[in-house]
Amino acid sequence: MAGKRQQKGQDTATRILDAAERLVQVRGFNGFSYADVAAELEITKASLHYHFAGKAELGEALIERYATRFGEALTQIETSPIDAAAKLDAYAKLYADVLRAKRMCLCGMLAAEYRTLPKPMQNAVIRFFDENEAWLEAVLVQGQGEGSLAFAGSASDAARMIVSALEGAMLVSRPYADPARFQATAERLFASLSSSSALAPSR
Amino acid sequence: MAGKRQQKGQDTATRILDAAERLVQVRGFNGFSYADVAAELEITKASLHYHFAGKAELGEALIERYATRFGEALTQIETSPIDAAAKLDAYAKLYADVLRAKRMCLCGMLAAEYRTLPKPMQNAVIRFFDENEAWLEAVLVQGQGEGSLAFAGSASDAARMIVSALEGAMLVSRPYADPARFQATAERLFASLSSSSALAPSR
DNA sequence: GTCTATAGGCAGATAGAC
DNA sequence: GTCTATCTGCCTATAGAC
Repeated sequence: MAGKRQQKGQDTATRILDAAERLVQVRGFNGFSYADVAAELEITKASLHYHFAGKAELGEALIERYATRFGEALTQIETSPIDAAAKLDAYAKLYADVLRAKRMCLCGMLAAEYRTLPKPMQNAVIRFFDENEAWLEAVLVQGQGEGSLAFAGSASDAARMIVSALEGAMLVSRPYADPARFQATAERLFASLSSSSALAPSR
Repeated sequence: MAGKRQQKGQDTATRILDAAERLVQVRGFNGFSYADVAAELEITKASLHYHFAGKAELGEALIERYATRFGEALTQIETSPIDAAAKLDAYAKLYADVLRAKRMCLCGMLAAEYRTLPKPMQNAVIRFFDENEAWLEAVLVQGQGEGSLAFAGSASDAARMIVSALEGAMLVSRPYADPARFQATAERLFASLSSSSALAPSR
């Protein structure tokens, strides 16, 4: 499957994934068709079936790649020589970047359509959120230890709160096509977790 | 259209709206069809077109009714003899009730599918969020005045944060089919706004 | 108001040539 | 790997009888 480089520097399978990913993030899994992807790549629908047996298999591959990339970004943040509060900021920036491309988080979109998805896709969506929460929990524990973060309750609950709030901020901000809307919510969220917020109410 | 009461105590248009509303909240606007509604009501697809010209018109009617009902619930809360903090709890309970029925907020679902919706539906979704935020802003201002709530920044920003966090908590909780997940997030959210949480600092 | 019948199009998918 | 051709089924929607 990974032969010589092509004109656009990507093999067909990758180009399919790129187009389908964008379509799902903008229109949803039930809002796009093989015909949409085929038109964008200027190949036929039949060719798509050579690379991905069906829409369900394409969907699985989409989540898997998305989760892998996201996980790599998290590892990069995790190994950076910055404090936990800065890591949270970097985490929020991952979301902001998606929103700036006028897209919804892939798995946030699929969470909305969850009940219409094939089982393997459902399981993959759950895994994505579990991994995010586990990573955040570790960062929160680190921040509590080093004193850069302060929060009540369990780190696990706080991690879930962060994922929920950021996914929700993306969801609601998108109709307004206003990235600043997301930004304001993210900053307010982290301000309530920053240890410095326990000193002064302003920022 | 509003003739005598029928066996189930509702006219056909209402029964259509009820079935379609549930379908959209569970499967999304692009995840259901006239055939689904017709099957549930045991009438034909053609009959649906007598009551609602097309899917777009049905969708508009769905949001309008949903927003009206939600607005009435907000008015009820607003006129209750309780403090602002309690009003926020009552507001969160509206969301929790939807989630307990294994549904997503209608407009939260439509926000995900926003880019695939006809213009009139898009405008109606925006109006729903605007009305929610305006109501919340008033409650927050009241709470700040009476001392039951404390928060940094503008009441408007805080209101947006609340809507985002609750919508996101619904979105992420639904795949886990775990209402407690939503509850924990809502409680943590309001804890950060309660004046009692301002132990030492904050104004 | 509800029905039967049907139009016209698009969905996901497959067979087989090249 | 990509194509043409085709299948089957579902989609929204309409015409017209009752």
